[in-house]
Amino acid sequence: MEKLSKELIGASSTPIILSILKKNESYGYEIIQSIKEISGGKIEFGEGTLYPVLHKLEKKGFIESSWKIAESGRKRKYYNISNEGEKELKTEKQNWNTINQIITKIWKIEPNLI
Amino acid sequence: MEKLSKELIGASSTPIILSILKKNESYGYEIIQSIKEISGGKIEFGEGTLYPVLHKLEKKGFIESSWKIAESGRKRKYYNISNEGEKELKTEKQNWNTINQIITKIWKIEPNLI
DNA sequence: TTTTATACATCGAACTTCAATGTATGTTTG
DNA sequence: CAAACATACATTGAAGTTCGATGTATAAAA
Repeated sequence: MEKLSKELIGASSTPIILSILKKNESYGYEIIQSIKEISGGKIEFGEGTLYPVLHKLEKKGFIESSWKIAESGRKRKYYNISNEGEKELKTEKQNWNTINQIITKIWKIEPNLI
Repeated sequence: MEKLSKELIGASSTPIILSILKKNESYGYEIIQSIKEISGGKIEFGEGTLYPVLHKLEKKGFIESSWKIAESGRKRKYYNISNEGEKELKTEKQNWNTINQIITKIWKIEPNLI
């Protein structure tokens, strides 16, 4: 199974991260593991990809961070979704469904059996 | 209805364009109209967005171009999908379906009624 | 004690979107 | 017939994005 394209990663990263944080607060390293696990290894975010996205989402006010000390004694930056973030997630879900319907429609016009 | 995000446009532009060209050969200006029409006005490519994508796809060998004179007497650059392009379209469809399943799965874990 | 896993961060190259701008020509309208 | 509009291609530059590479630090395991 080859890697998913950069474009697809870009389109899905925000809704995926916000969805994960809507369920539970989490931190960067764990989010990477979660995505890998949920996707059955098909989506793998590098740290250089995820952290800038988290910083962007925080700057936009969709998530909020706080440093905590884990039981292990290790420092972690936990992220929570904000009210703004929940609104954004709804919008992104709608947009995803919209585009999914459109391209599915296009593929129906000219069927291409996969 | 607000505009779809840049990321979603980026993720869908190649499969949409290749799908249109798989059905019929076409040219830049007409592709813009087609996408607008098929999407019910929800996706609007500007010329500054579409032309670079067409040039990129041609450079990669997924589409081929030829100048023709239309009945109107106007010059048009027609694009056709290549065999490589058809292969690429299949791959992109599979990738789209994969990511769609993954994010749908994530949304099912934490349902959010739209 | 060395390696591995965890955990954060930034840098820079390569690429992308897209509004703005430029050129050119056929068609319609006042 | 002149002006406006629609068609048709193209490039530029700003702003943003992905992501491999690299850097720092610490806990756990070998």
